[in-house]
Amino acid sequence: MSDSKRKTANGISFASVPKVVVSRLSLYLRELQHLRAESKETISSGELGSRLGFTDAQVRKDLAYFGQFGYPGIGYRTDELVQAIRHILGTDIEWRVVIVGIGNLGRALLGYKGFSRQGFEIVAALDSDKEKSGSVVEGVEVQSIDRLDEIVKQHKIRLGMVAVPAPAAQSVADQLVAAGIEGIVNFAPVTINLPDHVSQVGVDLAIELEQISFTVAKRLHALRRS
Amino acid sequence: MSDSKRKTANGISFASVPKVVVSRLSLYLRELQHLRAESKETISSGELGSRLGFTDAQVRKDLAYFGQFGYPGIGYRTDELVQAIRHILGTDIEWRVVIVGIGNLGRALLGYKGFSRQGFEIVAALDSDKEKSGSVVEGVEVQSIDRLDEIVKQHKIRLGMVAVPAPAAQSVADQLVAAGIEGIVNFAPVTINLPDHVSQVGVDLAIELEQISFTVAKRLHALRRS
DNA sequence: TAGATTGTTAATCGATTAACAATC
DNA sequence: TAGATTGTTAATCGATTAACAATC
Repeated sequence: MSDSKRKTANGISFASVPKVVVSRLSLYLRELQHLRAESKETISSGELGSRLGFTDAQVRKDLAYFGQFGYPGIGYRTDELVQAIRHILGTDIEWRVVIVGIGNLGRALLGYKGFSRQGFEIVAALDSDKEKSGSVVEGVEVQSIDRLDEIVKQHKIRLGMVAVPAPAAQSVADQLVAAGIEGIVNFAPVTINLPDHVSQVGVDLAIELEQISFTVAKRLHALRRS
Repeated sequence: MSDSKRKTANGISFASVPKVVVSRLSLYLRELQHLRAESKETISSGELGSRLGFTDAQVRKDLAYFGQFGYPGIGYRTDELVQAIRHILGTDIEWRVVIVGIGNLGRALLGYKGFSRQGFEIVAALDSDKEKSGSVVEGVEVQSIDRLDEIVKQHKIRLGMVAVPAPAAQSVADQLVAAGIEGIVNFAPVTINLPDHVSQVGVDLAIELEQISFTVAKRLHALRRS
């Protein structure tokens, strides 16, 4: 077994992990945190998987991308696996985040408790509307987007969330990139183009509903045919 | 070619379509709607794909699950393809939606303009906190969750969005199912179990940030090694 | 017509599942 | 020890890409 695959906090191999594996990792982490809250000390791949609708083999295979975390005959120690996955996801350190666009959604994001729980701290709230500057939302002062560069540097912010209207999203994203932001979660319902060295995830609320409506409509079609 | 594969508004075959295809369909639709707004009348699979980071073959293959929509030598007529995909996704009809949980996020969802643009109408807003009953948020009256059953039947609501704290999510989901809801978008950071005949999509805002932090952290690790 | 582009088949690539020796 | 469960390999399954005849 190569050293880079040993079970350690460091030395984790990150080579070419499928995106879908990383998204499951987040689900494992969430479930493990619930388990830990219930004082469950160990869990098997089978039990963890079945709670999330995955097979035991899938759980073990996913974790195997990053090392050895389990104990044959026992399973995984909840606490250890939480720490390990947090390290893999990078959330064992604090990430500072800037939000751009303090409308309905931006305000909800500012107030969302789940971020700090996972190691994300929203340290700046920006909007192009200067009327909003100076107001305080959820303990964070809203400032003009003109100060983006300065603020990103001052607070050493690496991540940004974009919650502006679709027509403004690309321009805001460009400004974030220019300021040195390394990853963006885009809530605007439009595709944005970023250089390769900046990661992005898109969240489109209407699309989430569409995925459901497809499945429900499909069921109705099937019924009609039968 | 079988009749069920002919290019028609009806007669679309829905057999065993991968989930990832349906999610790309939503992206195609969104892009096509932008193109239509720019009065672009036709588009090729290559052009549509490259705007979204997909290959031409992928676009054509995805659409081929549902029928023939293009014109050899020409491409796809924007307007026709918008209509076709809306029909496939089921958003050519209006869906009524209930939101449960009128906190920060629930309020933002109530105010989100993108839903009605895609054919979703939020007709009811429920909360367990009776203090909130009677208040009007974004033109919708907040009511007690006790009235869920009655309201779902009265408005013929098929879809629900859950924006309650994690500990309440499963119970709320159960109540939605009991009331006859057929699909749920779950914003609570917890896995909920539903019967097979009810579809669900989970949206966890912290997980979206985790996916970004993984990629950024990975890049940092790689740099350190080189 | 010549050029462009589709729909579809076959080849390739990648992810999931099954199986089992090793281990607690 | 016997039973449980891991990590990992090989087999299977499914999705993406390449290629091209058909068509406008």
